[in-house]
Amino acid sequence: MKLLVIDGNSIVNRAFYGIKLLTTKDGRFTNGIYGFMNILLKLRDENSPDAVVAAFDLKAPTFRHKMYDGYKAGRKGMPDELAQQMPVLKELLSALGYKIIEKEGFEADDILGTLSSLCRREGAECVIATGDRDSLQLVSDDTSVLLASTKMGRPQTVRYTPEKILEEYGITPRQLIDIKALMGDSSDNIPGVSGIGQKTASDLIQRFSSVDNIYENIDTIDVKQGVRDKLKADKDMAYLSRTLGTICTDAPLDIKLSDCLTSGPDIVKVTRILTSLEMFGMLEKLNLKPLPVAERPQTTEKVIEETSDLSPDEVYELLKKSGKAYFTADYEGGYISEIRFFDGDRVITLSCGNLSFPAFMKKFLEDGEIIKFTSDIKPLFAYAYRNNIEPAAIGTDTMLAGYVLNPSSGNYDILRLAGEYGVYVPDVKDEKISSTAVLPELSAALEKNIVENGQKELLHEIEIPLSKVLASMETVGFEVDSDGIERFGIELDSKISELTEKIYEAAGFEFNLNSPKQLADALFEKMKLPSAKKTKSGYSTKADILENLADDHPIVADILEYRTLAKLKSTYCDGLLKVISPDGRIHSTLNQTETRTGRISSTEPNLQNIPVRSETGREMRKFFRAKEGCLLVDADYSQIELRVLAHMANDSVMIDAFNNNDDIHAITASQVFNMPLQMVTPLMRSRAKAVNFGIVYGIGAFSLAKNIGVSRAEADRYIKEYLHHYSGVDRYMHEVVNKAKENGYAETLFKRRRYLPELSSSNGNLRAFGERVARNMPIQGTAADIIKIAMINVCEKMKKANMKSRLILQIHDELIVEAPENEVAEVTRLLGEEMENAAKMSVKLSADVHSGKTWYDAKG
DNA sequence: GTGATCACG
DNA sequence: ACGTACGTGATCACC
Repeated sequence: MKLLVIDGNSIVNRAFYGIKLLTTKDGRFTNGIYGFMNILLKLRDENSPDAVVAAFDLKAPTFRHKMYDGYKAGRKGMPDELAQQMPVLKELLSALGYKIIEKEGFEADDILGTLSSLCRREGAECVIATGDRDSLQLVSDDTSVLLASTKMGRPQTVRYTPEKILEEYGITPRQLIDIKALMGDSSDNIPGVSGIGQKTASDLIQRFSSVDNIYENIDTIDVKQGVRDKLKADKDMAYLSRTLGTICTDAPLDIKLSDCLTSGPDIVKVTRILTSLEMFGMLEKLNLKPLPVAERPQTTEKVIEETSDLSPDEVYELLKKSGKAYFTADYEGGYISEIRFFDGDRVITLSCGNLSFPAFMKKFLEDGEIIKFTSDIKPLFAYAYRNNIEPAAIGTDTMLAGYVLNPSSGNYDILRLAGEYGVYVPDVKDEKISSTAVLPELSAALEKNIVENGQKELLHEIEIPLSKVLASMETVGFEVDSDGIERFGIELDSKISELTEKIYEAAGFEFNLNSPKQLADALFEKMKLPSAKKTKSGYSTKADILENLADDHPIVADILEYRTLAKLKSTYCDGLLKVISPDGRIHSTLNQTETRTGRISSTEPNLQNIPVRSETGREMRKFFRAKEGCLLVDADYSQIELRVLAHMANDSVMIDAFNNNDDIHAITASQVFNMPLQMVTPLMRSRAKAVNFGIVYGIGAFSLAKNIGVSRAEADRYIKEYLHHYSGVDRYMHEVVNKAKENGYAETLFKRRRYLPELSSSNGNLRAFGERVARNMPIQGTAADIIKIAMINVCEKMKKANMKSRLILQIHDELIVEAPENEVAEVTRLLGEEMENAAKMSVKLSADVHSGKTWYDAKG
C-alpha cells in the first residue's frame, strides 16, 4: 500500500509561478491548474500510488496563529489569478477520483504530517509531494518527500529520504526542526534566535544534536561567548520557534487509509472540465477525447471506415453529387502526395501516383459546384498556382478560421480546434483520418462563431483570398544576385578581421566579441569603463548603452561597428546564401496565422527585416533584383498607422492635417510646442515624430524620455500637450481601453480581435501592458487589414488584365511587384490606386510608388 | 531551449 | 516603490 499525499497549496503555487499566465479564450486563468496537473501526472507515473490525497489550506486561522500573532503576517495572500483557479482545480481532482482533505484550523502541512503518521501506524508507505522544504522534517523510513517544482514550464522532482537528508544537511529529518528553531524563518514569521543564521544553527545542531541538549548544557558547550549570549537571550523564542516549526502529526482528520483509495476517474466529468479549460494536450495525456461543449451531434457514433480503392473518377462523382468536399492533404516538396476526402461514412484516400490524379485535381478544384472545406489551404493554392489551376468555391479553411477567432492561440491543428470548439472527434487510430472526418462539424462550428463575431467578411473576403495571394508570392519568390552577396560577404569578412584585431589590441587581450557576457566582462570589469548596472544577468552591452560610452574609450566605436558588420555577415550574407533556391530566387514562407495583430510574418528567410536604416546595411538591397526584362515596383503607404489612428479616433485636427497633405510630424510639433508651423525646428519635428510613434505604441513618459533623451517631466509635458491638442485621440485612447476591458478583447475596423486577459490581471505591470496593447492593436491591426485588402485587389486586377507582373513581397506597409518593363507604368498606377482605395476612411490613404532594377533603387 | 542582441515595420 | 512603447525573426552564446 502506497499513499501519495500532495501538498496542494504548495504545489499549485510552484506551478502558478513557474508557468507564464495562461488563459482560456474567455479569459479564465489556467496556468496553476495546468502546472499542477503536469506535476501530478509525473508523480503518478513515477510512484504508482494505490491512493492519492491532496491536502489544502483553509483560510481560517490555525492553532499556531493563536500562539504567535505575527505568524504568517508577512505572507502575501494568493493573487486573484490563482485564487480563481482553486475551486476548479479541486473539482478536477475530485473528478479524477482523488481525495481532497481540508480541515478547519489546520494547514496543509499538518494534514501531510497526520497522514504520514497514519501510514506509519497502518504499515503503509507514504510519499509526500510538496514544493516546500518545511515538510522535509516529515521524512522517515516510511515517508519520503518529493520536492517538486516547475522549471521552464517542465515539472521536476527531487526525492528526499533520511539518507538524502543526512547527505545534504548532515543531520536527521527531525533535527531540521531544531535548526529552524534557532535560525527562524522570515517567510513563516518564525522568529528563531536573533543573530543566529543558517550557518550557525546548522553547526550547533550538527554538534549538539538538539535544542534541548544545547540549553541543558548551555554553560558548558564549546561555542563562542557571543553565540552563547545570543542563545541565552532568546531561549523562549527558540522553544516557541520549535513549536511553531513543528508540523502537527495528530490533526483530528478522522480518516482511514482505505478511505483514500483512488476510486477511478469520472471520465465524463474530467473531460468536461478539461475541455472547458481548453487543455487538450492534458486530455490526450489522460487518453481522453474532447467532448462537445454543446449538444453532442447525432452523427458521432458513426464508425469511420477507410478506403483507398476508389478511382479519381469515382471520387469526383461522389463529390459532385454531394456538392461539398471535406478534405486534408499531404504535401511533399510542393506536390500533393496524398489527399483524403470524407464522404460521411468513409475517409477516401487518393494518392498522387494515380495517372489521372493531376486531371482529377484540376477538374475538382475548378468545379464551382463543389464547395471545398479544408485546413491550411495555402499549400493547396500554391499547388494550383504551379499547375495553372484556378480553384473555385472555397468554403472555409479551419486554420484561418481558428486564427480569425483567436490570433493568440498559436495552434490551429484540426484536432485541437475540434476540442476547443466542442466538436466530437471520431475514435479512429490514425490522426489524419479523424482530422478529415471531423471537418464537416468543425467547419460548421467555426463558421457559427465567425458569424456570431461578425467576422464573416474578415475570414471570407480577406484572409482566405489573401492566402491565395501569399501562395503565389511564395511560389514566385524574389531573385537575388548570389555572386554579389558572396563578394559583399568577403568584403565584410576582411573588415571584420581588421576590426577584431584592432579591438583585441586596444583591449590588450582576446575574447569572444560575439559573447555579450565576455564583452561586458572586458569592458566593465577588465577595462573599468563606467558601467550602467543593468539586467539581472549582468551588464547590458546593447548598442544604445555602448553609444553613451563612445567618448570614454575609442574601442567602443569599433565594437559597435563590429556588431553591425558581424550581423550583416552572419544573418544577411551567410543566412541568405543558404536559402537561395536552384532557380536563383529566394522563396520565403509568409505566415498568415502567426501574429496577434493580424500582420503576416516572414520566415526562412525573414525578408521583412532586410536592412535599410543604415547606408551600409542598405547596400544589401542592391542584391535583390528584378529578373531579366523586369523592374521592381515598390509602393509604400505614407504614415498608414497615424492615418488609421486619425480615422478611428475621429480627431478633426489630425484628419485635417492629413487631408491637407501637411507634414504630420511638423504639425504635431507645432501642437506639442505650442507654436506656429514656421517656427518648428528639425529637432522639434524629430521629437514630435517620436511622440507620434509613442502614442501609437501606447506610450509612457519614461520611455519617451529615454527614447528622445529629454527629462521625464519634459516628455510628460509633450504627451499632455499632444493629448490636449489632439483631443479626439485623447478620448479615443480612453474609450478603446474601456471597451477592451468590457469585451475582453481589442478589435480592428475590420473586426479582427485580440483577446486581452492581461486587462483583468491583478499584476499592475501586466495590466498596463494589456492597456498598451489595447491601444496599439486596433491601429496596427487595421493597417494590416488594409494592406491585405490592397494585396488582394492588386493581384486580382493584374490577373484580370492578363498581366505578367507578380506581387512578390509585403513588408507591413510596403508592396513589391516584379513587372516586365512594358507593364511598369501600369503597375505603378495600379499599385497606387489600389493601395489608396483599399479602405474608405475619413482620412485619405497615400502611397509612394517607385521603380528600379533593384530593391535599393526602387525604394524611393 | 532560453536570453541577449539587433534587423525590420 | 517599481518598471517602463507595439509587432515580428535570426543568430550567437551558454546552460
